[in-house]
Amino acid sequence: MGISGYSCGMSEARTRGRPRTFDRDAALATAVRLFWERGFEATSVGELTTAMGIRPASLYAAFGDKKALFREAVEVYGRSPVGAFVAEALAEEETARGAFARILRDAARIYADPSHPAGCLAISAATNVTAQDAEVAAFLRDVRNAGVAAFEDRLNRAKKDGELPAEADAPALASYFTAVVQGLSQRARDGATAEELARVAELALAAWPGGR
Amino acid sequence: MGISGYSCGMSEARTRGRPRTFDRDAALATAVRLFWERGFEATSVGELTTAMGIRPASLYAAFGDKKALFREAVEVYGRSPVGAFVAEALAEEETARGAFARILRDAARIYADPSHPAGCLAISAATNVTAQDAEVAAFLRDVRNAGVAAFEDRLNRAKKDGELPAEADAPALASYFTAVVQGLSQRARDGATAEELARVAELALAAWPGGR
DNA sequence: TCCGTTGTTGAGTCATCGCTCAACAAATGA
DNA sequence: TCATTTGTTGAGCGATGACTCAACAACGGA
Repeated sequence: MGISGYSCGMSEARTRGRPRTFDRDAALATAVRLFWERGFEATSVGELTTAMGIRPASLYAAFGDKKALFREAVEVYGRSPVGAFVAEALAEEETARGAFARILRDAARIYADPSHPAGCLAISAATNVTAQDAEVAAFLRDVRNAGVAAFEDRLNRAKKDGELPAEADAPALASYFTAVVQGLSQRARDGATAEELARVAELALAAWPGGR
Repeated sequence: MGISGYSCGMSEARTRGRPRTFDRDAALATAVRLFWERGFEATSVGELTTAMGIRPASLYAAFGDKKALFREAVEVYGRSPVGAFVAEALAEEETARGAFARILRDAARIYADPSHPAGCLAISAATNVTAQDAEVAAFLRDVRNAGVAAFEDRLNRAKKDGELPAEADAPALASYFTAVVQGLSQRARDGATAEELARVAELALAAWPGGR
């Protein structure tokens, strides 16, 4: 897959000049994994180029700079199954309750899946940054807060549909489910198993208006 | 100086040689604030010495190295009201339910208090670190996981006391409340207000066995 | 065939990182 | 008074950070 028409399966405009000697998408996947594991600043360009098997100048020619590469990595992650499960649940589930139940259960399973780094890249990859990378942290913060807004929209729709009572506190519920999802990510990074997180998800669902 | 018996209030053994020209506790408080704000690696020794008003060699003479300073900062933070509220609630509240309700409400209020950095230092100060600082991340991870164990102990006591039914899932509840507290910290760092987090805390309490 | 374009290569830029050292300054004990 | 001890100072160490540049290599178009 690609961002908006890069060298992805469906290729791109014919290029002149020397063709790239490495797979741009594979390199991007490598970047996703490293940023996911260690975070933005703790992953050096040297580690990235070594893992990609290329030289620094090739990375800069292909991606711009480290921040641009990170932004692309976040977008790729967000379109991967692991990064898109929240949006998919919100879009596909008929009821809000079903959507949030699925989100929590998926988060428990996915965040602790040992086949990839624990937790969520968007939650944990830019929490500790220097002043010069504040924009990167702000970028991910905006992504997270957009998630809160999406939760709130879904909850308000549920109120309009009558699924939730009129007195339900949509902003608080949106913030609550966000906090739980972020907490699941942290717990996964701290070593919690999928089984443990699955039980946490069930407990968290008790906050749904009307109870368990 | 000493690692066990700092120059806190109750002073320390009489020193020979030239006396320190700066307040060690005040310097430590500065370190707490900077590490709390930016995290371990994103806070440079240069920033620390500038904020403390001292030269690097003075910092190293007084604290050892950057990691040792961080460990001391974490201990000081943990003894401050802001860092000790969890332990205090567990120790002082008669019922487990009262303890966890107080923990969540305190977390909501304290993590979003604008008079200091948002969230919890132990939760957010060493999430993105390079391989060479892995021990620092492990140190805070152990602190957090010790918190989970403390939660579980309190919940098991509640089961023995009959406050919780025998079939209550203490490990899952401990992990759940940990996740919520960590989520509150993250939400606070992302800009959530104390009012918003207070409503989140009330929602989270609905998971208590027996419901709301 | 030769040109223009693009990518790779290896060396190297400059800034900052954590940290240290020799010289000097200020205290105590003899 | 003077030796000892401890802290401060200013300069600077080696390593690593992100990033760049000139030279070379591989392609398409004319």
